[in-house]
Amino acid sequence: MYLVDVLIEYSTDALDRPFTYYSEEAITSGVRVRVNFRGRMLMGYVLNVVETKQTRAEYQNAHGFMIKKISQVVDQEPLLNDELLELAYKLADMTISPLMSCLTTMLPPSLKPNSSKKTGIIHLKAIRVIKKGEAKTPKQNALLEELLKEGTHYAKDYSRAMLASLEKQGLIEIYDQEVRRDPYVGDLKVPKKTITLTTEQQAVVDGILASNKQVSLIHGVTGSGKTEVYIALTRKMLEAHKGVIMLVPEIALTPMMVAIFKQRFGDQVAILHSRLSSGERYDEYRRIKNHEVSIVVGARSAIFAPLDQLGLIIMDEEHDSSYKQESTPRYVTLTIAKMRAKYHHAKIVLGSATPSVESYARCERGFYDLYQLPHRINKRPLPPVTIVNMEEETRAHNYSLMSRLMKQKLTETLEKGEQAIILLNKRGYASFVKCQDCNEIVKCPHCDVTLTYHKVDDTLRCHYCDYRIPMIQRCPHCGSYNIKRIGYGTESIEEEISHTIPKARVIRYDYDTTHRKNEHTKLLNAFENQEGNILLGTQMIAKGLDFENVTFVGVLMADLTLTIPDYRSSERTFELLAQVAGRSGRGAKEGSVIIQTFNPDHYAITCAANHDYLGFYEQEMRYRREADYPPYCHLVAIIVMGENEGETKRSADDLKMSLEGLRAGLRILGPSEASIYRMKDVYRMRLLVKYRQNGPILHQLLVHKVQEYNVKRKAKVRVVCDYHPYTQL
DNA sequence: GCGTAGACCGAG
DNA sequence: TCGGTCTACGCC
Repeated sequence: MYLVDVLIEYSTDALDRPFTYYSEEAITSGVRVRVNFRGRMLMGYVLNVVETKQTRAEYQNAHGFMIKKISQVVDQEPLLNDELLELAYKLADMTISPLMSCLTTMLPPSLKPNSSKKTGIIHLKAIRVIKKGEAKTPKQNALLEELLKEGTHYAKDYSRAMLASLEKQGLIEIYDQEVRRDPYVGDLKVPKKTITLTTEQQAVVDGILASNKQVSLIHGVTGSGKTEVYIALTRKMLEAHKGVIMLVPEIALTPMMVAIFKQRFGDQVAILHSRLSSGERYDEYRRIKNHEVSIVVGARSAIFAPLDQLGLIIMDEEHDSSYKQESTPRYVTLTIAKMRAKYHHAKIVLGSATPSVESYARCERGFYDLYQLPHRINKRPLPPVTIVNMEEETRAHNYSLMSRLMKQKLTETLEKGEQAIILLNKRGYASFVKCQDCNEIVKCPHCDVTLTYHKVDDTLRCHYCDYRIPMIQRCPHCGSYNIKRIGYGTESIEEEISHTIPKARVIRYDYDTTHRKNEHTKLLNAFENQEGNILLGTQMIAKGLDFENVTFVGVLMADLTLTIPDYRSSERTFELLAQVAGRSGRGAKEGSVIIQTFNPDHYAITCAANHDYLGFYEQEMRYRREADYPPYCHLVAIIVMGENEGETKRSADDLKMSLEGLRAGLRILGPSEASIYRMKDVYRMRLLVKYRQNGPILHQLLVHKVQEYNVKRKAKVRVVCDYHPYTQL
């Protein structure tokens, strides 16, 4: 008989341990199996197999529980090799998250051991009322009435026991509803060019190949030809029969890199990212595993690509926040890259026009090699940037969102038949609805946020739990009809531009207009084909776009990101402005940029306007040192969440006491209410811990606390740890 | 994550 | 006292 340790598909702390099953036949570890777990057929992942001479009865006697038989073996071969399995264990430990969540992140969706469902299709438990009868109790009747309302109702939103009772009475039916994702299509034509590297580029390539440092950072301005350096390095690796992982931030915005690599290396390239259909992704994964390709281009999770002769890992736009996964397991891609590079004796190359201050500081301290590419390939200077102080506009009685200069430049640009990009910096800012009489602002009943108005279907929506109601006509508080929409969205700016500038034909590019299938490619093509002359959008348009005819870029509300209470807000603002400024004048004609702000003297804005990375870096490092933030310390955020407000707060206080009890020289901020204190009816308290040494002691305590709260259920709260947090959640 | 035993609660 | 509802427990 074989004893088989199986990890169950549910990734939760309480089930983050193997359960032992038996099998008469030998089973390879690393394959998926089906097992009976409390009467349910679940998918599991085999962690370990041992042969034993004991009979089943003997084993059960010795251990005091029954063991069940493996019902079915799903795979022929192990899903992960030794390197990656080891990595999964380390990842789970590092991020204090269930091992199953790590396996899930590392594998393509169709191989995920956490889905007993069909591949690639997401299911949600939805509710259908099948009989309009009377339920047994008033509470049930109220629920039934609620369920009869327009729209799809999901089981997760209601009490489990109540639904079960209604189902038993035959009044409702709970079924699996398919949620299908949009497949990604977007073949970009890239001009075929034979490239000879400039001396600058060649020097970078030679330097990296000769160096014995694990990590090299290429600091190159936009248009300095970093991509060609990546390609040259990749070619070198192929010659040495080594594999390459080429990471890009968000694949939706960088199909260019994929296209270029495909064009240069053809069949040698596999692509891994979430917009591929699950079938395509599985095929790509298999091609990598079977050694059919040696290059993998993809987003964050492609760092786990099963190449087993890895020679080089490239992270383009290394400063980008999408390299941090903001769901369990909350990992930092560079950390994983370093682990894999160490195993394979591979090199890591980071590239950015605006490197993160952490990376740049590591270069200064000699931990990483630094290479500079200060010149654009086309020899064009970066476009001149004008800062407009919006306070002066207000003083001059211009209350419009656009300054006089902006309007004038925009008009001129369009007159010349050239195009413009307008960036509305509106992260965390949207239009909401307010009663003019009693000042009531309509809020979500489950979350601590205002509802956002959506013009498309005239609704008010919560961005966190997707609660939605039709747009109100009267104030729910005082009944007044004097309701007003507040705040600028891209829609209202579009209206203003169209009214004031007669030549304007605006293409709006934001979440509302692009989230549908292929919509962004369509809009960008329309802009490329001059069907519009202004591209108006949010952060989405700052990255990667390359239009020859764009000679003017305008930024509205540039300082809005500065007000976000996060130590990285200056860095984010600088990055955004520097990136978007680089969109102007990429073709033959000279470009210009206007940045509108209420903070014309802030260094994030002035440095971006002067294309002065170093100036920014130095000021930012001074601030980081004074305020004691990375790279001068490490951070871990601890979030305590629960439905009971008092208990949540008490648990957070207890946690702080335990941390102080360590006497490990930690600096603890909070607990304070998270920036969205209540979300989906759950309260969230947040602790921020700064530390320099004693990381291991701190980690040990956190592991222990997660065990105590999430597994032993010490209180009705859940604890989540986020090392190197990027968001305030 | 989820099925279930048993505690809890309010109407009769 | 009884059924609906909630909650803690433990799964191999």
